[in-house]
Amino acid sequence: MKISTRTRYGLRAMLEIARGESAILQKDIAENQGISNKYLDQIVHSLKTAGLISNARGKKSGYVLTRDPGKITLYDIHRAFDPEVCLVECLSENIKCELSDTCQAQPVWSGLNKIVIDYMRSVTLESVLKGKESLRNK
Amino acid sequence: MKISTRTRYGLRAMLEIARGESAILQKDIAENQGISNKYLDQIVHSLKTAGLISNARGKKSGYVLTRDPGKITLYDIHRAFDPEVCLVECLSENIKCELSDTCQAQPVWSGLNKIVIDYMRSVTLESVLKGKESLRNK
DNA sequence: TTGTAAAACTACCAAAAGAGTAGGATAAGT
DNA sequence: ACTTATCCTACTCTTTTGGTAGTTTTACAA
Repeated sequence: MKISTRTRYGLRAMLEIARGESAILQKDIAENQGISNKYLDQIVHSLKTAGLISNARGKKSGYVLTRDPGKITLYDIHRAFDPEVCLVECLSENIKCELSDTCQAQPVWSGLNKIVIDYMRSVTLESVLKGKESLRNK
Repeated sequence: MKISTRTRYGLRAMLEIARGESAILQKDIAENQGISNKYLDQIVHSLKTAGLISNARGKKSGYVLTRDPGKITLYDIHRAFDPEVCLVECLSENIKCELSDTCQAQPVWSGLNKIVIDYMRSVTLESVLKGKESLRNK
C-alpha cells in the first residue's frame, strides 16, 4: 500500500509548474526536482494526456497549467497515473465480488476508499502552495 | 496502492473468529471464507504473532480473540502484516528524505497517511460486526 | 505407544507491478 | 541544415505479492 513514485513525482512536477510565473521546461523541472529527465518524460506525458498541463512546442515551449491551481486536485493528478482509485479489487466496478452480499468486510474497505478519495479531492495545488496541508499534519 | 490480500483475508478471518461463540479451527475459517488453508497458515500465523488471537494446540484447539472485539482495530490487523503504515517512503522513520525541509509535497502525504491511520484505528471488529461501517458508505 | 488431526515452520516459485533506461521520431525555432 | 526539446514505444531489472509444497511438532485418543 504505497503511493507510486509516478504520482509523487507528478505532484512535485505540478507544484513546480504552478509555482513558476511563466512556462517551465521539462528539463528544468527534472533538474530542480532531481528526477531523471527521461523518467519525467512519461510522467509529464501522463499529466498532459490527462489534460492538466499543456505546452507550446519548439524553442518557446514550456509547460503551463490548463486551469487555475485551485481547480486542480491531488485526485486529478493521481488519476493521471491510476485511472481508478481503488484500494481493494472487490470495490472495482469491473469486478463483481461473489461474496459482496454477505461480506461484512466490504463496507470497511469502501469506507476507507471514500475517505482517501475525499482527501485527495480536497487537496488543490493552491492549498499545497499556501502550506495549508501542513496544518493537518499534527 | 492496494490493500494486500493478507490484510483483507486477515480481517475476514478475524471477523470469523469474533463472530463465533466458541473457538474456531483454522481449517473451518478457510472453508467458510473460501481461502486456501495453506495460505491461511501464514495469515493466521501473523495474527497470532501480533498477539491478536491465541489457541490451544492439539485436538481441542481452535482460535479465539485475545481481547474484546471492541478493542481490536483494523489498524492492529493491518500492522500484523505490515509493521508500518506508510504510504510514501519519505515518511518512514528509517529514511530521511533530503528534500524534506523544502518539499511542499511531503505534508500532503503525511496528511493522507494520518487520515488512513485514523480511520483504521476507528474501525473495530465490534463495529464491523454491528454494521456500523456501512453508514459511512454513502 | 501408536496413530492421527491440526497447526507451526521453512522453503520455494511464478506472476505482476513498479521504477527506471534506451533510443528513435517528430516538431519547431535559429 | 542543425539544434533542442518533447513525443512515443519498447525494454529491462528489481521488488512485491500471492500462493503452493512439504516437513516438523504438538497433543489428544484409541
